[in-house]
Amino acid sequence: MQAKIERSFTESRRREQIVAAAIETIAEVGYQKASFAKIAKRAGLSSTGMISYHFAGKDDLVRAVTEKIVGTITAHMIERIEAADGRADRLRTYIETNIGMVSVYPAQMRALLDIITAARDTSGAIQVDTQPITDRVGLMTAELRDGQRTGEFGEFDARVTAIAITGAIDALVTERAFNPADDDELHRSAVELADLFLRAIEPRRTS
Amino acid sequence: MQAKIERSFTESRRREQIVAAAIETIAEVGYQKASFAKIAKRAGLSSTGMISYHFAGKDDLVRAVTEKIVGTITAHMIERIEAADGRADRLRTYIETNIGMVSVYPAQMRALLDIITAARDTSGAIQVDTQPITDRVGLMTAELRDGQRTGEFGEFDARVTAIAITGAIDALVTERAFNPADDDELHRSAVELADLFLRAIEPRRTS
Amino acid sequence: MQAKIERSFTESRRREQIVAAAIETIAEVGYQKASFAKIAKRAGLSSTGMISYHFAGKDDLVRAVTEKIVGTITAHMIERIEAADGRADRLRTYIETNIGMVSVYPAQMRALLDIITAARDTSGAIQVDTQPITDRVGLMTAELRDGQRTGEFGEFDARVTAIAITGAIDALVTERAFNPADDDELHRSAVELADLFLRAIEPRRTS
Amino acid sequence: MQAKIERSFTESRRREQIVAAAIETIAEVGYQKASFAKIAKRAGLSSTGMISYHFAGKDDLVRAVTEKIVGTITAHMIERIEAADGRADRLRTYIETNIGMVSVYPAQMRALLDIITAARDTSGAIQVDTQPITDRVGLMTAELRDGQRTGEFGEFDARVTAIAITGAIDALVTERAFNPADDDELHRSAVELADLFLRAIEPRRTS
DNA sequence: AATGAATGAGGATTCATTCAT
DNA sequence: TATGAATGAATCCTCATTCAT
Repeated sequence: MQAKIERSFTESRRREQIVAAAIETIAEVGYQKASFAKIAKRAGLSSTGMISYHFAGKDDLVRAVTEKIVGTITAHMIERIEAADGRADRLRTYIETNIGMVSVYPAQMRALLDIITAARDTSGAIQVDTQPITDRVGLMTAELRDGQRTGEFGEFDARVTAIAITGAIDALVTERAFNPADDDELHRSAVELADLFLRAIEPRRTS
Repeated sequence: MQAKIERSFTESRRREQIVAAAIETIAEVGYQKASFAKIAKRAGLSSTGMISYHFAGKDDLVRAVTEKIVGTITAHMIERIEAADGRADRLRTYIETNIGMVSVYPAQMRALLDIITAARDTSGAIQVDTQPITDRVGLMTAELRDGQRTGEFGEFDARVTAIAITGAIDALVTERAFNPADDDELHRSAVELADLFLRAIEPRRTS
Repeated sequence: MQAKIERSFTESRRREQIVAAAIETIAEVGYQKASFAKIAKRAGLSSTGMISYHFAGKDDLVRAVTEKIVGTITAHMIERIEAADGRADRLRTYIETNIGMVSVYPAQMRALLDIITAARDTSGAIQVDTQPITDRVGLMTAELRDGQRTGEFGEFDARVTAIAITGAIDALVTERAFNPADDDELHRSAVELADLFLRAIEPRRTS
Repeated sequence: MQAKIERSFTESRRREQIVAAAIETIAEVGYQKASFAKIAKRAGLSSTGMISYHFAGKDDLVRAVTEKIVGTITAHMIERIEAADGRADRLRTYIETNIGMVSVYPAQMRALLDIITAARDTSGAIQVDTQPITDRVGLMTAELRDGQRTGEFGEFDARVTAIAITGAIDALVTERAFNPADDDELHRSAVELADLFLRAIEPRRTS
């Protein structure tokens, strides 16, 4: 009985199963080519009708997929970042952890990157709830400004820097997601990237 | 008859016309939605058959489009970069000029960004001749290593840094391509970005 | 247990509830668009399965809907017509009351009109038990002939006239059902229509 | 060559062929059931894609069908009506000719009646360019008022009468379209209907 | 070189119906 | 009785490509 009650509260298993199949499909063939037919086949469904039954449309499915991935990754990242001490360490942890996600959730990261860049609706506008994406830049901008206020960071344009950092992370992740390297090599690159930006934003002594 | 011979050597005017129409169409509606029908209409062609006649397929057309854009932009950038003095100035010029392209060739840049991220072939693999794109990273890596050798740059992982720089440029360009800002504001952002990276890679004094 | 027995004789409450929801749905979105899904939602049912459980199919549901509406309207009309004195008055009452139904039962009338015109079965033949509809013509034909026999009406083709009267009523009702007018205006039109036909069928003096 | 030039001016043969197939299909199975697949099959097309190629959508096709039918019928009716003398005769000719159309163009009439009553777009609004339909009532209203002004007709509500006449015509046509009678019988009914309305609207002598 | 009609596969979506629970 | 998940056919539509002319 509990299972039945739970179904009322949580998403149905089919929904989760479809979302999981969609993630794998997008990771493999890309957003464009991830048709309902392919997703249904991977989910073990006999027809695409079932997907339409559970989701209002492709947009709705992609939204669910994005939420699922962002949720998974965010949860994973937050606890690590919270453990960091000071702005600089927080930023380093953010960069390294974010890049590290490609080791832990390769399919999710590949799918997410594809959705971010490729998923637009009929009007050409980005379709995905860009909240988690744009927020990334917004939150990092705020973070950087905080660091500037406390003197932990130097003088620079916080917004441009935030765009640069997230762009650089994505570029590195994209490269490694499609041309996988071993985890050690990936980690070294992540450390290098964090070093790079920390050097760029550290406070400068005027001689 | 000379005309006929010329056509064997150069691309026909029709091809160029179709490529130009494809660029505009991709810039406007995105790669996904840029169908032969829409491109043909914009090119003033009465049927899509003409496109198939001139190009082996959509992949072939997109390759031609990419080559055209990369060629145009590269030519524009090279002469400016050549004029720069010293590694640091070259890098600054590269960054600022690349970002400036969005002011000079907005449609081309929008189309190129869309193709890079969205264009995959039937198998889901990235379809575009990534040569010009990956080369960008390769060339910049070499450039950075040269600077390290001459002592103009400090110690850092050249490849990771090259990825970071190009990724940051693309992120900034993407943001501005779809949310246009005025040219002055764009230029200020470009200068900030160049400053950021130059600080990050300048030689350090060991105390 | 009595309840159970009663259910065998009368229609179950569920059935009535579904029929009511179907009427409202058809009135609102039309027969074509009135899917089981929409009807179920309006009936507060969680799935369309319930409808299939209670009705043999869509045709069966529509038949029940038609019977319900025709029953409701007929009951309402009969007592008024019975109260009329003489053939002419009966006809006038019939016309005015029938048109007046659109004020009293707007949803039912809209639904009925839609079903009459739009509901065909798989073979394309009109699906609805046309009995109540064709009967309308048949009954009116008989009524007119009676009036001719008694000399209350003149000479005319009773069947053609019956078709004309019912067709005119339906046309007026349709127009007002979809472009609602106030009740007074509707009543004036009904009186005009009755006047029109009574003039047409009154006995003529041969000069 | 002339044929080729003509194709630029006139509608292509395929279009006409598709419209003709659509008319037959609608006449046979009704608007609802007249899917692109059935129309394509009847038109001898191997896929529904060709229909979409020639028409912007189902609405567009139905509009073309309606125009075609209305055009055909109107042309046929106009010359007869123009030949009539006086308002009363014009009205009689209109009624008789309109009903007579069901003998001359049975499929077209059946299709047209079905479209008028059944074809609604997604919002439930009548989809067809109602111009020819509503105009019918409008034009007849004007015609009747003219007759009242000249004294050829008596006192009555012109609009209600126009609705009644068109409604009666449609009812008779519908009945005969789906339950065909021989042409003579149909003609007698048409004459009866005209008689009926002419009696109803003739000028009355106040005693 | 160019046209434009035709193709056929594939796209998402809706629907009535069935069935195990 | 009632649920709700599953089915599979059918809907319109878009697309790249082909082919005769």
